[in-house]
Amino acid sequence: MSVSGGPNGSGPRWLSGEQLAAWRGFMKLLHTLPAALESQLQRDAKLSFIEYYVLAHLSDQPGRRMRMSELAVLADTELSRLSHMIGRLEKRDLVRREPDPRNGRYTQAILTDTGFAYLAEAAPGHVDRVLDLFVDALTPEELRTLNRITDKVLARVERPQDGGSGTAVVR
Amino acid sequence: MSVSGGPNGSGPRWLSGEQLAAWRGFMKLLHTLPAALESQLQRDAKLSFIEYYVLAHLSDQPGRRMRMSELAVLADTELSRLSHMIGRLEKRDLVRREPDPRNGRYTQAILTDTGFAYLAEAAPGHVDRVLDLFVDALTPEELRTLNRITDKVLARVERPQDGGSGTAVVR
DNA sequence: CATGATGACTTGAATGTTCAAGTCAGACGG
DNA sequence: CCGTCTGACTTGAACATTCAAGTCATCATG
Repeated sequence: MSVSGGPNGSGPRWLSGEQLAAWRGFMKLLHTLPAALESQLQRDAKLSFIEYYVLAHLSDQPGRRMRMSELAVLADTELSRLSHMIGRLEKRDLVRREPDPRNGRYTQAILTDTGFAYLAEAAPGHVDRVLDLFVDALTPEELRTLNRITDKVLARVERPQDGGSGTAVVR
Repeated sequence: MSVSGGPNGSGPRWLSGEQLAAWRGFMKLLHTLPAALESQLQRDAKLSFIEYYVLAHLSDQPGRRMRMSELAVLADTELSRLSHMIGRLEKRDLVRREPDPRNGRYTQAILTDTGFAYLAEAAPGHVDRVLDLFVDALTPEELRTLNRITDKVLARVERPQDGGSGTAVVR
C-alpha cells in the first residue's frame, strides 16, 4: 500500500511479503468461503448461514429448545439480531417461543416439528458442501495444523486485555 | 448435530470429530477476527473493514484512482454495494467520482487528499492490530502452511463448476 | 446517421443488521 | 408489601446490503 511506506516516511511496522500474502489470502477466504456456503443454503433451503446454525444448534438440544441468550452465545451473535431472526423464523413456522416455566425472565426458542423436518432436508446438502470445499480439500495433517492455528489466533482475539498494543502511540 | 445422524437413519457423510472441531473453530475465527479488526477501525477511524480496504487499494494506484468495476473485483464486492459505499465516502470527502475521460461509460473513484491523509492516519493502528492478532500469533512456518491451506480451499471454492465425483486428484 | 444492443454503472425498494430505548419478571432492601 | 434495581429480552429507528430496474455512453449494423 502506498500508505504504508509512503507519507509517514519511516512508518511503523508493516507486513513482509510472505506475511502480506498470507493475510491477503486469508482475508479473501474469509469472504468467499462463507459466500459459497450461503449461496448453496440460500438456493436449496432459503436459509442464511447463521439461520442454519441456529436451527442446527436447537436440533442438538434436549427438547430442541434453548434460552435465547445461550443460543446467542453459541451462534456468536448479539441478542437483538437473534431476536429479529427468531421472529422471522417464527413467521415461517420453523421455530416458536415460550417463556421459560422455571423463570419468566428467560425466553426459550423451540424448534418446531416443521423446523426439524426442514433442517433434516437441508442438512445433507450443506454438509456435502462443507466436506467438498473444506474438509476434502485438506489432508488430515493440514486439518490438524489449521485447528492449532485457529486456536492460537482465537486466543489472541479473545484475550481479555484490550489495549492499543502497548506503548505505541496511535494519535 | 442431532439432525446429522438422527432422522435420516443411515444418512449421508458427516464430519468426524477432528474434522468437526477444525470446522467449528474455523467458523468461529471467520466471524471473530474480522469483528475484532472492525471494532478497532470503527473506534479509531469510523471505517468498516471493507471501506478501509477500498481506500487502501485506491491509495495504492497511480493517480490514486481506479475504475469502479476494477475496484469491485479487488474489494471482492458487488458493484451495487460499492456504488452505495462510494456514495457514503463521497459525503465524507474521502473519495470523489469522475467519468473516465477516455471512455464515458466508466467511472473512476478517486481518493481525495483528505481521504489520503485520513487513511494515513488510520493505517498504523489497523496494521498493528493485524500484526498483533494474526501475524505475531503464528510462527513463520505456520504462516506458510496457512497460506498453502488457504490456496487449496480457495481453489476449490473458485473451481469453475463440476459436481462430477470422479476426480479425487487435487493437483 | 438512426436504431437497437451492450456494458457499466446508479438508483429505489425490500430486506437484514445495529444501536438505543423500552418492557417485564424476579431479586433485594427496608 | 413496596419501591428500586438488575438482567433478559423486545422493539423501532437508523443504517447497510441486496435485488431488480433504470439510465446513459458507446458500439455495431443497415
